[in-house]
Amino acid sequence: MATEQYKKEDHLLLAVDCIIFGFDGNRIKALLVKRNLEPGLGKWSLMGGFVKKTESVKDAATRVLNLLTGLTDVYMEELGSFGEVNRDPGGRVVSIAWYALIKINDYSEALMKEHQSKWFELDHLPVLLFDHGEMILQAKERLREKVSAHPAGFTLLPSKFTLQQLQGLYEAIYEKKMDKRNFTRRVLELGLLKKLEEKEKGTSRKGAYLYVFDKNKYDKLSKKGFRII
Amino acid sequence: MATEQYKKEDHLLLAVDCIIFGFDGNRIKALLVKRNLEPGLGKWSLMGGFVKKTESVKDAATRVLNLLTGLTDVYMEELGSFGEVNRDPGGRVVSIAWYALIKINDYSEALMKEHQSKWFELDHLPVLLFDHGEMILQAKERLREKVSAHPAGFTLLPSKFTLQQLQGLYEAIYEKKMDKRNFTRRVLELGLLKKLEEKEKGTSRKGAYLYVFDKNKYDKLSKKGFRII
DNA sequence: ATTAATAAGTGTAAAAAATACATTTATTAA
DNA sequence: TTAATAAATGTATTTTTTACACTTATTAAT
Repeated sequence: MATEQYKKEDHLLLAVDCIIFGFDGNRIKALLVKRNLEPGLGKWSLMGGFVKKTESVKDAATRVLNLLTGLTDVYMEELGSFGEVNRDPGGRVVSIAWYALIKINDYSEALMKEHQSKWFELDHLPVLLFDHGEMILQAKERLREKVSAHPAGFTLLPSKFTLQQLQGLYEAIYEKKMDKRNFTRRVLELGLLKKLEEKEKGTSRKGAYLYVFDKNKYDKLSKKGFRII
Repeated sequence: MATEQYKKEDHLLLAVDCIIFGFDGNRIKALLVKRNLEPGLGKWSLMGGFVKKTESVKDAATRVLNLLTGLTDVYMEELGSFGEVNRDPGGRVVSIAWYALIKINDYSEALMKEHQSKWFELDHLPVLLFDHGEMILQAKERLREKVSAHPAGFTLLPSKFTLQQLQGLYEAIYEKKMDKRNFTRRVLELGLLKKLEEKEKGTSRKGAYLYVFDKNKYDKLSKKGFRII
């Protein structure tokens, strides 16, 4: 099947690793699993897997994410390759890291038991397998860049959310407090949100209006580019 | 050598492809070569090669770039992976694309003859091998994002350059005319440039002062981040 | 020596965007 | 009816960005 000239070239293992981010209303968290094979059996690690010959790299990442979370249609982007020769003591494995943004409640307690997985705050990460710590650091940085100009962050929130939840998310990602009036004005002026009649009554007597993200308006806006933060 | 569990996994070919950008004083160009193996023998393509077991992915990209240009210490960054199953009819090859920024005069006529290579303007690209056209498009977009906040673009210019050459570079990357006064003010206010006594006399009787990029000042600035354009 | 030609170099006013900041409002539990 | 609590809202100030045109230095031609 392969061209003659290709046969003499080195073949190696290609893996994907998924940095899965969630938002608990207060902090950004990453979902980690206890590794179930050697080397590094039992260590906390990112969810990963090998790319098969019959699937694209993206499909492999999607498959690995689905295997852990059961989720499909998840926001996911490539972070980049990690290709040091000795990064994996088990063999020559190049890994392509992907980051995914999921709604934290979509990942149930049951799944956490089943996979020996756990959400960790980004500044309380355990010792991690191989170069997975570096992957998470880079993904965190990439997430910041991403949400500054793209509405990716919305996928970390429930589909209906209050303005204060949205602000809380940006504050968590940028690790700094923002001014409520300025934030509200800016985000509403973008015209990406649709205000609902409905109110969220969990956190106050008055209740805060719920909003949804309006993908239509985003698609129009995104052509000429814009800045969220 | 490899762990037992890894052995049953699919092994595949991993390649690197280099998008090499240059600036001729007027337009951004990409350096392409005539492919010297099947499949696609004789087609215009990016310079590429397979990642060996004994080298990191980054080292492979560096090696491939050096093989074509003879250059070392070149500004190079990973663009991302291209991993569709059938992207290369010769076999299952995942490619990691890198973009490099070089001074166009560092690449001699002699090398162009030797490698059957040629500089192409980005809007006059020939038909390209596999997904290399898409790689170049993505790299062009990435270059824009990059130079808006990082001084990477300077590596496309000679080490001494005039303000109008620098402006010309940004105009080429963004494909739009900019105001000379505003551009000059902004770029000088950043404090990244050192003005020399020397003048460039090629393009005017008066002559334009030459500047050099001051890496020291950049390193200080880069911690808190800044915006060039 | 004077003039003509050419690109280099420079400043200011207006508009837009970002920031700093505090009070009123709606609701419910006591 | 009152107290408590978070939600909602506007304005003045500062900073940044944009728009815009004339003077200067130099040399080649006369």
